[in-house]
Amino acid sequence: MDDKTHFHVDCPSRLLFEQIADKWSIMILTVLNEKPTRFNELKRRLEGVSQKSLSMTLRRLERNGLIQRQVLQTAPVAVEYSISPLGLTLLEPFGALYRWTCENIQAVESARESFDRRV
Amino acid sequence: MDDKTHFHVDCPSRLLFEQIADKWSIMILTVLNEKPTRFNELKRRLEGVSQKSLSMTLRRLERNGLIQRQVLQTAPVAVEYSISPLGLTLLEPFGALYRWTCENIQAVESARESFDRRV
DNA sequence: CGTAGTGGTATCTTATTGAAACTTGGTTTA
DNA sequence: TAAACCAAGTTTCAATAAGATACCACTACG
Repeated sequence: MDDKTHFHVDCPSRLLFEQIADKWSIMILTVLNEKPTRFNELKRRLEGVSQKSLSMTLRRLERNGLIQRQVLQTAPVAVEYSISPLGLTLLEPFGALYRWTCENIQAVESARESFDRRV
Repeated sequence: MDDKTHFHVDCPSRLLFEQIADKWSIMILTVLNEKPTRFNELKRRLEGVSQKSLSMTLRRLERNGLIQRQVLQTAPVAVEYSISPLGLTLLEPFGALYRWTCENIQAVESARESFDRRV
């Protein structure tokens, strides 16, 4: 019997990782933070993303209010995605995590090598 | 032709989300930050985790140098997991992300409701 | 007319996740 | 002394997600 931290199934961290913090989201938000960007330019900027993954991630980001989707009535039709005010606030914690990775990638990799040597 | 941010396949964010930032990791590190904890207590503290997921996540965290695994020669044998110095440094950016979620979970949910009404 | 670019969707295949059962080895219970 | 039990996992199998590929409708360009 203890009153220690207990992570329930409705814990925010579940929402976080199921809906928000995936690898494409962080990259998309970073690109959109520079300027509003269209579907195919996003695709070119995110090496290795499939159209399906990009399309699904964009829809999820839009649904969660982190980006906005706007159809421009040009010919041919263009679709422009931009970061929302809510999305902007997410960039800071994402940035902290991203910087952690850059700073510690070497430490992680050498830990991994020494683990693999031990096993 | 542009010199804008381009996310390559070996971008740190790939390592980050493939190896480090999953939902179980953040919860495990938070628990281990309180005190070293054994396998089954971890399992009890993380509602809904399967033994396999827990076991695999622990091994990955250990391999990446974020936690330490120690076998205690008691009877019966116990295995104690504890956070490493490197793991400690990760708690700060994880915490920032976690706090963002807590603070903005309402905004995300109402965005989602209004999206679902529109569609 | 053929080709390329726009923003996607549909389909099929391969990983990943998760639930549930099983394992190994010691331990208390009856 | 066997029955049952707990620790810390592993194995197996089914469901889900992710990814590659193909396709669609439309427009512009040469």
